Amino acid sequence: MPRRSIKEERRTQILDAFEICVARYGVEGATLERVAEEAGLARPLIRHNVGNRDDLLDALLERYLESSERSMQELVAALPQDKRLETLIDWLFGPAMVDHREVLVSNALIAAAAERPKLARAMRDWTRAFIADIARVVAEARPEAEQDAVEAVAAGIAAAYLSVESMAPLGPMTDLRRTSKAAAQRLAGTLEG
Amino acid sequence: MPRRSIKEERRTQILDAFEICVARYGVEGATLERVAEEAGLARPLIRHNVGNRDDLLDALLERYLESSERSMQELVAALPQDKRLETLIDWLFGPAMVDHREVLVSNALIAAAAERPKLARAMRDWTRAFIADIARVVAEARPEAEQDAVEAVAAGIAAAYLSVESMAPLGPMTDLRRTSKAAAQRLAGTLEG
DNA sequence: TCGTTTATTGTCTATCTTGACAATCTATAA
DNA sequence: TTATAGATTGTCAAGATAGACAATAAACGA
Repeated sequence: MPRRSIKEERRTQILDAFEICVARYGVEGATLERVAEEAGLARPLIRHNVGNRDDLLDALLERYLESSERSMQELVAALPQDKRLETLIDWLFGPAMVDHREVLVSNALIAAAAERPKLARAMRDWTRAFIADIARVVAEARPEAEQDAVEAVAAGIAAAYLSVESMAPLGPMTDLRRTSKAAAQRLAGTLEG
Repeated sequence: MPRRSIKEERRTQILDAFEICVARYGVEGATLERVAEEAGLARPLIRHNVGNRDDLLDALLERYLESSERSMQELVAALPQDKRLETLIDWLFGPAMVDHREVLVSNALIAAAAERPKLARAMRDWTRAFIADIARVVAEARPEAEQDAVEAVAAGIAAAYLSVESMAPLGPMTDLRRTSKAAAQRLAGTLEG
């Protein structure tokens, strides 16, 4: 008898819009009004399908953690057989690394974590996992390298990538992208021989 | 006849509070109410001494640009005669690098720059100036190094520093601080010989 | 067709935020 | 002392925001 539910579609539609707003305005600036407009839905539908503000943030966090882990795994899985580390750097600092939203979202979440212990824990884990993923590629590419060296190089590459992506609101900055990529390549080079 | 003006003191007091709120809540989350409470002043005094929201942001930006340029110059000026680059890295990644507020403010300003062209220009310049300051120290320490190499190393060190400081809301993260410092040292090492 | 379940819309209230202005208080110099 | 410029406080209106709920519309199965 019931009408078929489209709650799941609506939910992802709303979370997409919320994610865009968080990336653009920050967690505090992502008002329900803006989210509703971005989603092309009436505001009460947000409440109906997801819940209140806290529910939105919880849902976004959960979805973001899963999706960014998945996309990183896919990225690593798509790496070729040889020159894996070099290719990873090429991809990370490529001109069209996704649409820049991913890192903007993580930045907004990190910034908002100051007053939200749960968020802080989650983003701490997220950061460590991201670096660890890079470290794995580095370790495979340079099997003889020491553990500490691998970790330092991975952290450096991750920092360069995150830093460049954080600047997206400032516009292209292709020079910074180029020099940051060069820095990553230099770091990788320190593990050779 | 007039009563002596304390507008300047009040102004810095208010901008201090605004800066703290921007670091903690982001530009959108730094409401006048929070600023007033943080400053320990009545809200109308903000208007009386600085102006409306936009005036606040303009004033903060101007002050921030000047003060961060000055503090960077002082940092460089305070470097010892030898081991300048190594010391700079020690200081940048030291445990108590100021109070973490500086980079949080710049992050908030960068995030808010998406919809404010003037802000975007200013923060683009700020970023380039920061890297250039580091590049100068690097170039002095490694006079034989190529320009491109110097720029890459400087960008890498800057990225590592900014990245670590951005994580301040997540708590200490001393491991990340250590590995990031090691990455910076590695990068510096690529210019030797 | 009809009833049930869900989607969608409309509306209301409480609170927050901002901007603005009037009124009062206070220090300082004439 | 007194006039004056400025500091401080109080208050209000307009708009934005969030939360909640009732009412309506639409789909689906019996």
